[in-house]
Amino acid sequence: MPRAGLTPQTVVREAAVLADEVGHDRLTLAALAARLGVALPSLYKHVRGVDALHQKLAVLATTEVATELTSAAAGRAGGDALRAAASALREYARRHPGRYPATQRAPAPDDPEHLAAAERAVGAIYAILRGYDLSGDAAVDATRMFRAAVHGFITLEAAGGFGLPRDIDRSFDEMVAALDTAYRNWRSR
Amino acid sequence: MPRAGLTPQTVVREAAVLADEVGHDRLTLAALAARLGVALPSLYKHVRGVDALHQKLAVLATTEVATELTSAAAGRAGGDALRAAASALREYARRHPGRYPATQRAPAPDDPEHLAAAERAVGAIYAILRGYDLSGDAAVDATRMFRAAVHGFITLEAAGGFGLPRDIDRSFDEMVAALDTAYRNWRSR
DNA sequence: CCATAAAGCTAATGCCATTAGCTTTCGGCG
DNA sequence: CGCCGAAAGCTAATGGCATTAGCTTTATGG
Repeated sequence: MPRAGLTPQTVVREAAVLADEVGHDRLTLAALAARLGVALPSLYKHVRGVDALHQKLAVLATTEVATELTSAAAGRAGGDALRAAASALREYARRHPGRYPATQRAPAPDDPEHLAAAERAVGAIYAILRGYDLSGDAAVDATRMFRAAVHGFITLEAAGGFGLPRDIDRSFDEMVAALDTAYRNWRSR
Repeated sequence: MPRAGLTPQTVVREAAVLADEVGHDRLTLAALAARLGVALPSLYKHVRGVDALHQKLAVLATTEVATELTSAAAGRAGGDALRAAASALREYARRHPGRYPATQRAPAPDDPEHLAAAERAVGAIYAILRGYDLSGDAAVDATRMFRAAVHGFITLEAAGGFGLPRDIDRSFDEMVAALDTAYRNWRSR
């Protein structure tokens, strides 16, 4: 019988695909093993367990998000950059409904790769806000607001939390426009 | 042997207490049965299963949140009401870390109690925004933004997603102030 | 008092995660 | 060319949780 030829890399990548298909909470070692054509315990040769798998998925997703944000912001500034970054994040979440929630997991303090990815993602937003002349504590606060608003919107949308018939895309655009307004008036308040 | 004297009510209430203690995702029929001094399958006399338990918990939590929001807004208007509602929500989440996530679950279309509670909660926010002269689509969009921002902030905070040393309470206050700014300038944009 | 509905129990099944220990493949080195 | 060791993969066993079936017992109302 030939070997499956797995590596930690391929396992996590397939886990990401699976998570997108069945949902983040239904990502299970059993399902992953079945999809890889391997017995469940074999996965332990590549991953420490289900929690470690989720952790690795978090690193993967956070890295991807950081890249999306960075390239959305590239060559843009101010409101343009803000809109591009917000849309990039929401589209990533729509395209990868299983990966996106993994992004919420806080990096372990001893995982340099995860820490670096998270910092890249936050840094991309932070950089955009410097275009509004925000820095220091104000930039930190504004970054947190951006993350909260966009992440909250994505989460509520995914959970089906918006009941009314009003178009959700429009609401998102309005929210981002309101963020722009808030950032432009941040100091004078 | 005397009977435990459970009812669906007491079971859900104890589930809420347990969820707050051990976390929403660790709310388990096994743990709940142990805490109630009853064998696990006995719970099925009061609840259809673990999913139904989570659903009932969602109704309970949503009802509580609606009450908190309503009484926070009572007797206040404009920025005062906004700040009070935002704080009430965050404090509820801090006080009830296991119940709060249950609040995210979308009501089943055939559960009038859940639907009513969700509508009460959203209605309280909607009412506050009428104080900013927002109505119609604008009020819907502004309500969604409020929910997204506050919910996102709560979620990120609970997940330990804010790494930097900057004081989180301050960031929250700034965010709510920025929302106030955005709402006051909503039309002129 | 006693009959019955409901409360609670034990037993059994199935799924998932984890650990232990065995077998087999593959790549490098004599 | 063959062998040998590390790593890949397997089976078996254990334990936790959810669920269903079917039994026993407690209240309670007639």
